[in-house]
Amino acid sequence: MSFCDVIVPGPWWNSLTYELPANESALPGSRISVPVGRGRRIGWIEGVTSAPPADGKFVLRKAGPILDPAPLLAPRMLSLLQWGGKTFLCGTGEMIQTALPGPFLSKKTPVDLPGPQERPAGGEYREFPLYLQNDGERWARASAELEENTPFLALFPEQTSAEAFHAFLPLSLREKTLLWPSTGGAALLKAWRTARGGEWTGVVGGPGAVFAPLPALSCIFVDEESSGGYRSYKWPYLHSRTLAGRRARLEGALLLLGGRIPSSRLYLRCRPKFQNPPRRGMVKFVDMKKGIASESPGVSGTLPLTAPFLEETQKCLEQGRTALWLLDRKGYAGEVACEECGNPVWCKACGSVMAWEERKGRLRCSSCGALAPLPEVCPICRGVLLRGKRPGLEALYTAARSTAPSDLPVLLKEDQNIRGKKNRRALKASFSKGGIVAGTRSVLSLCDLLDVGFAGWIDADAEARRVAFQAKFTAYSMAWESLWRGNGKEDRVLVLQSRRPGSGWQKALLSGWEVFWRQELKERKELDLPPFFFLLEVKAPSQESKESIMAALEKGGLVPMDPGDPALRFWISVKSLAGVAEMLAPFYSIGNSTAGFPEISVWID
DNA sequence: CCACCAGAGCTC
DNA sequence: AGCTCTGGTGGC
Repeated sequence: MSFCDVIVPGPWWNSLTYELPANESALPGSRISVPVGRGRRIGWIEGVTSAPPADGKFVLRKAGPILDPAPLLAPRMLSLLQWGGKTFLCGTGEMIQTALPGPFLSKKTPVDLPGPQERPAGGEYREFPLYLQNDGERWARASAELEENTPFLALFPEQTSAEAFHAFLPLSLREKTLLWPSTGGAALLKAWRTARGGEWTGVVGGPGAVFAPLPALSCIFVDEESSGGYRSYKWPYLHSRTLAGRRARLEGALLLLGGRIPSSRLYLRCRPKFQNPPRRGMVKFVDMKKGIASESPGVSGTLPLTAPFLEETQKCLEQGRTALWLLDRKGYAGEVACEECGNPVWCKACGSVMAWEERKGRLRCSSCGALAPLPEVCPICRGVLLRGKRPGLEALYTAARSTAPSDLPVLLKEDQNIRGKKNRRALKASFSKGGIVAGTRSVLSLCDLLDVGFAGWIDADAEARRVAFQAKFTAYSMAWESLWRGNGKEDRVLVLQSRRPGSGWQKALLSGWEVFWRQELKERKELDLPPFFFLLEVKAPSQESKESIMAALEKGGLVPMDPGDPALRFWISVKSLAGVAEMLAPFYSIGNSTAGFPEISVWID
């Protein structure tokens, strides 16, 4: 008699063991119908054993039947998902749910795909850093490597960059390369089938394409490797860049890690060297307190637009190029901010900026809706709070309009990207003689489309003000991106307005990211932060659960940090994930379902 | 008298 | 997380 371990998709970590009917020959990666509780579910065979489980705490039931003629999950893909389940502390079941097309999880109809498709792993794992701030140069190098090493997988943090890279490939290669769909549904199903059928030489796509079932891989290219876009924004919190790295190891493939700037982990590991510091005059720091009060009708308060900021904008417009005015909405939409440190008031529940409701005389969180009274003093520095002094993007529009000659366009973009080919073409046409685009960081993607001669950050501190440990890196990499992203002319001027111009992380903009990382890594090492430690953010399902998890971790010798503020959350930094996974495992058994499962976010770098 | 529903309970 | 069983409700 034989038995099989079956992964039943869900938030628990353990697989379930069943007796295998005599007539079924089970292969790992096959879908199988299994009884769970009162009903039946679709499970995935993880392994087959001949010895029954020893402890006998449960009564074995009979599995079957197997749903498809051949396993849907190839062995190396299964190991990737198992590894992901351990690394991101979400379990293999959650990994399967994110990696595979929906219909495979919910529909029992047999999927008729040919048998073992996975070719033997190619060669030996190698990794190669490709850090060039000139996008065109970097892509040319990457595409040459991909052409030599097929089949390949090329990953990008956003779908638009993936599309652009796909279009960038030489025609002969592009025709054999699949652009992985960002949507689910029929498109994904078709992409999945054809990719697994070996119909493509390569796949190009956004973060989700890391799960493209190519039968073998010779090369994986991860562009903008340090981008936060590789991290999923909702549970389970995966990181596609990290998964891609693991996949390259499992496949014995060449791993190309590229971008304008490396992540902390990669910098620590490879110390990549390619970079040219900006030429003199490309970066200018300006004190925003010297801003000209550009009064906007109907808005109280002022926008701090300094003379150098406006002068550089004018120069750029005179050259017939486009100027980007960047500001972090979080620093401006929040209408209560501290005069001394510049911090807006943060929501205690979710960490977003609170907005002032004048008529009700209270604060409301812009993202979760929580209400709070106005604090007497700034909760961060105890300075004087100011109310309603921060005009938003609308005031910026008025200022931009009065700066640009009336025949040039001014565009105010809020968070959404410019989507669709038609819209992009129209935008490109209307900015053919230059103009001003004002908006949040999302407008940086316009560097790929327009000839951007000037990028100005109205409040460069806004990003670095966040409490998150990555705040400085985010601020630095965004400024770095606004300096280099796009046409490759390398003659853009960057102006950073801030309260302490040219200090701290800003200084490293003059020399490059090596200087930034040297300083930043020193600080992170002292604080046991990534990339030296893994930082876990745990969200418990209830107060009781939070207390017992924290107790279990303390018993294991770890020191959870509980800021108390977002009520059910706490943090913990660990040297290894294996140890903490063992301590947490009891909270993730299927029997714990009524208590609920904690959701963990793992910060690797 | 039974269709329809929200809520409880269970999971190798 | 699903899945099914339960028991209350209400329509005719």
